[in-house]
Amino acid sequence: MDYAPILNNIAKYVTLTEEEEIYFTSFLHYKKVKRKQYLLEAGDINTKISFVTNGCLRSYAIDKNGGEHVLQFAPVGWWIVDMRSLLNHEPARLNIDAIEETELLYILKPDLDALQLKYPKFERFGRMLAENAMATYQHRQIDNMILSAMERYSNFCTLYPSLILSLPQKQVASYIGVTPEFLSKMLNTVVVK
Amino acid sequence: MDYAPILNNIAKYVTLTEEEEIYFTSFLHYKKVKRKQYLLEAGDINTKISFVTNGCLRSYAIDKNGGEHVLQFAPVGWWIVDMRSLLNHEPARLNIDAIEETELLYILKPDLDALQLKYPKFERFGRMLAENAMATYQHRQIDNMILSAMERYSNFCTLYPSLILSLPQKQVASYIGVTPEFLSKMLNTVVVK
DNA sequence: GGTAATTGTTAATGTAGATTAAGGGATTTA
DNA sequence: TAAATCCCTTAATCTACATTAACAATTACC
Repeated sequence: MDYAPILNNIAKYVTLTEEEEIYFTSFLHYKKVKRKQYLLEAGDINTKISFVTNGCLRSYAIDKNGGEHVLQFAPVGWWIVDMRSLLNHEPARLNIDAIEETELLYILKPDLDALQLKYPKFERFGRMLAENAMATYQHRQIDNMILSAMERYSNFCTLYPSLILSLPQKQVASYIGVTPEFLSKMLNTVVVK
Repeated sequence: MDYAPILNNIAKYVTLTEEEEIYFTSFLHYKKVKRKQYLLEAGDINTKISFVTNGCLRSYAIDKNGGEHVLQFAPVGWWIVDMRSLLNHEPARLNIDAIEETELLYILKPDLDALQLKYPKFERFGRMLAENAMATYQHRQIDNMILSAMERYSNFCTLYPSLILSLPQKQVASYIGVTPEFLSKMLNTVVVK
C-alpha cells in the first residue's frame, strides 16, 4: 500500500515522527469504489473520514423533488465527510458516491479519536484541517450570497481546474446551483460585439 | 472581569486545570462596542477571534450594489471570526458590527497559537470548535440548496430563538437570503381556509 | 422632546433562472 | 455491436423572488 499521498497531505500541516506515521497508517483502510457506487447514503451514519488517492468522489443532497445538489467534489488529495453525522452520530443528509472508479483511504472515527488522544500532533492536524474547511465553507456561503451564476462558474474553474475538463457539465451546474439547461445557455450565449 | 461565560463554553469540550485557566484568561482582552460600531471592516486583516458575553454581533458581506448579506449572528455565548482572513492574513470579505451595544472577549491569533503549542488541550478545543463550525456551514449550505425561503425561515427560528423576537425583520430576511419586502409578504400572506 | 432615521407593509412591474419538451450525439453496458 | 442510457443544446413558457416606490408606524438620538 502506498501511503505517500496521505502522509504528504498531513506533512503540509505537521511533521510526524516515524513512530507516529506507523501508528497512523496502521489505522488506515483501503477501498476501491466503482463509478456510481455509494460510499455513504443519506440516512446512514457517517463513521469514517475518507481521503481520495485516485479518481473522484462527490457529496450531494437530494431535494423533495428528487433533484441532486452537489456540495463538494473530492478529486485526488481531498478529504470528504458528512461532518455533522460523524460528530453527532446523526443520520447523514449527504450522499457520497464515485464519479469514476475511485481509490481511497479512510480512518474510522473511534480510531481517529484514539490517535488524537495519544498524539496531540493529530489534534493539531485535525484542527488545521477543520479550520481550513470552515474557512472554505464560510467563503462559499459568501460567494452564493453575493455572486452571479457566471461568477460562481468562474470560481469553480479556479477551484477545480482538473475537473472542469473531465466532469459532465450537469455536475458543474449542480455544484454552482443552476440547472444544466441554464448553464448551457449561459456558456453558449457569448457576448458578441 | 467575569470569565465564567467563556470558561463554561470551553468546559463543554475540555476540562481545564486552574493553571490552564489562568494562563488562558491572561490572554483575553475585553471590549465594548456600541450599536453599529465595527469590530472588523472588509479589507482589513482579521487578527482576533471574539466571544460575545453580552449583546449581539453580526457578520455580513456587501454585494456590488451595496446590499448587505448576513452570514452569521453572534448572540451571547457565540464565537465570531472571518476564518480565511485569520488563517491566511488576507483582507477580510466580512464586516463584523454590533446590532446593539455589545460586550465581548477576544484573543489575538499569535496568543492563541502560543497557547495551543503550550497546552494541547487548546488544540483539542480549537479542533472541536472548528469541526462544529464546519458541520454547521456544511448543513447551512445544504439548506440553501434544497429548502424554500419559508423553510429557511423556520430553521432560523429554531437556530436563533432568542433573536427572532428582538431582531428587525430585515436582518432576518438578509440572513435567510430574501428581501425584507418578500419576507413581509411571505409572513403576512397567511394560508386561509 | 422633538426631529431624523429606521422599520414594516402593500402593490406594480421586472428578471434571473426553472421547467418542460424534444432531438441528436456520444458513451456505457449487455 | 446494438440497445440503452446519458449528455448537451435550443426554445417556449413559467415562477419565485427582486426592484421600485410610496406611506404609516416606530424607534433612536441630538
